[in-house]
Amino acid sequence: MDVKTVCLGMLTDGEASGYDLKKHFESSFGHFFAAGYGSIYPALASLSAQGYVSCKEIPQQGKPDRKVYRITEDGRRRLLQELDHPNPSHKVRSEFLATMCFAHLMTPDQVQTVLDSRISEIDRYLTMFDEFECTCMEQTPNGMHFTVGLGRAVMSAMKKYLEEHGHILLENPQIGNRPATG
Amino acid sequence: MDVKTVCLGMLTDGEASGYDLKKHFESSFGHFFAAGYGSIYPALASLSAQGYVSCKEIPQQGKPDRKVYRITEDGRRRLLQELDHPNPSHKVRSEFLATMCFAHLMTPDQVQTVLDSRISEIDRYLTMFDEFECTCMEQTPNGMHFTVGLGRAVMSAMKKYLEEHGHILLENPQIGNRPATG
DNA sequence: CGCAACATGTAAGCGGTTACATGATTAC
DNA sequence: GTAATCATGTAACCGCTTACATGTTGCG
Repeated sequence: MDVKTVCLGMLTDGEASGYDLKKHFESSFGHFFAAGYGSIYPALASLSAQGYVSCKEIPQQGKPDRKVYRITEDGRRRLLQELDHPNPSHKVRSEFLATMCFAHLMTPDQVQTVLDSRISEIDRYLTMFDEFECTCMEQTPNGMHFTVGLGRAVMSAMKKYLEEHGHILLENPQIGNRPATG
Repeated sequence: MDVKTVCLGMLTDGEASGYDLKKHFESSFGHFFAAGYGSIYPALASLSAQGYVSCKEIPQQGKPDRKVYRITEDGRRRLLQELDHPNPSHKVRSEFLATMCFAHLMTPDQVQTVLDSRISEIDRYLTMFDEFECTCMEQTPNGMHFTVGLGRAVMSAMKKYLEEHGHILLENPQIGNRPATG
């Protein structure tokens, strides 16, 4: 599943422009599927060329024409096919954790800074999740509540772990800045 | 931070071959930083060309020469530089969650299958974490215990959430296979 | 006066994945 | 017999990121 498929899925909720979808990617999808304009616009162009979405151009003053996309019946069928995989992946790529593996080569200050900045990012996400639950509509699909809830559960667990166990990274003497002796 | 840097970091624990590092990537690093031979071997070649690691070739019968890499003082300095970033990223890319966002377009059977397979993958990781704590040595850096512990905390929270809230994805009637009516 | 929001796109580049290529040994 | 383990590598490909390009409206 790629950005194209996710765009197609988002369009089952109603028509939208690339700009609209980007906001969606930032808010509700941000914690598990990032995408920038550089992927979204080409994705929509490709979906359109394949007949999975139709496009309505709305003229505007001073801005480029707003292009509003709507999913077609073909697109709906295609999406259903894409959703029919029993083992969808869930991948993490964490420079943060990779860095923490080598905490014993860093100064306590460096480690503490990294830990603190991770916790603030988690807090930003947690705030976003609360805002989502406040502003979302009654017809918001269960799946969205589910993914936001899961995001909250996972982020809270991570924050708790960082607060309770972060200190083990600061306990032992650092060896990184001393010449090798063995 | 890329595969090259992580390889460099792994080599601070002692010399190793590309094949050895791959096993490391699969076990302790598997849950947050995946890498295959196609990234590891070119990474080691590049590190070697830049003088960050030295290489000792050990002849073998029937197999290619075993190439054992050791980090140099230059490499150690380089690693320390790479570790000196205050905001290392932590990115998730989840086809699983993307799929669950559209659970209302799928049949309950499809959703249940996806949920079950995710839980078994979590169980595989949890088993791996237990094995790590059993087999690891006394001199294993704190950072490794920390990342495995965090992995366990996060995976457990995810599993619990899936078990307690998965049902909300099965509650409402599916609409995906009916023609659009609005 | 400057910044954020609105609005769409292109193109180069990079890093990682996947498939291919080779082949002995050992355990089931 | 056949699968797994040991052992290294190349090359094509793919998709995403980043930087670039353009321009108005409205708010503080």
